[in-house]
Amino acid sequence: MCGRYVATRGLDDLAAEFEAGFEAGGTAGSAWRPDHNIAPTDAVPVVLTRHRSGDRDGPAVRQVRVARWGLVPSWAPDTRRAGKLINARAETVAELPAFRSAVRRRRCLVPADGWYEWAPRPDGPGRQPTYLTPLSGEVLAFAGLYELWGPDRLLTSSIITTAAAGQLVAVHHRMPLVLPRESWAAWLDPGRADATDLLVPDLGLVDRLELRPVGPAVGNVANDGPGLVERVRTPAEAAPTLF
DNA sequence: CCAGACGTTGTT
DNA sequence: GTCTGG
DNA sequence: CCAGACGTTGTT
DNA sequence: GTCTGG
Repeated sequence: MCGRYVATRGLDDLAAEFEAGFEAGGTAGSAWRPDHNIAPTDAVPVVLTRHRSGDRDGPAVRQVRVARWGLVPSWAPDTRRAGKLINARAETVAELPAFRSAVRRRRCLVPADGWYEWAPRPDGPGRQPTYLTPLSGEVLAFAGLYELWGPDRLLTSSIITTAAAGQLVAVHHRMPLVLPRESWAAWLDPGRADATDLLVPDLGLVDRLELRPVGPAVGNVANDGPGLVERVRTPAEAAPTLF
């Protein structure tokens, strides 16, 4: 699944990477810093197609904005449960009340360097924190949804998940849905009401991910920094060979 | 017609 | 917002 | 997702 | 065990 991830590219780099603009300053383009330990309710960069804030009748343009991770439906009475809707299952997203309008009209991309899973250890207790990231170092784009809530138009987002595929089955039975570059434009096209056909995992992309064991520090959301994604030896690797 | 509900995912 | 229940 | 908290009563 | 906070 996807409950913790990494994004270190600056908003300007993301704008270039995704051929988007971004609104420096103001509510839509609030400051954002690289984060090696993004947790639910944190600020996250997203890419969406929308008229610029304050230009409601202007053309829809592709933009990088900073959202809060954890979708708040427009009809929610408050934002207290904001940390709950961090993921939406691809299998049900079109039907569920919390997501169905967003998947029709408010799709976004969620840029990431990679994400974490806590993988079962076949030969030991506990779980192994694992960082998943493209071998190429290319940016990932998770399929996402967004909502605008309340008079201040609070921007919140969610990441779509699907059944784990390929080598990722060893780590977890769910995974974020990573969209290949050729699908970005279609996913962001607000004129397209049904984009569910794009919610198919790209197996080549999945197999070009590195599964890197990392230390336990990532578990605590107070920790951050590049040290979190440094490779460690797993207990199995560190143990003397038995028999 | 109005009132009221409706949040999801993943885990063991 | 949209659907369900009454 | 993980880490860490989670005290009750009576009162306004 | 379950909920909250990050």
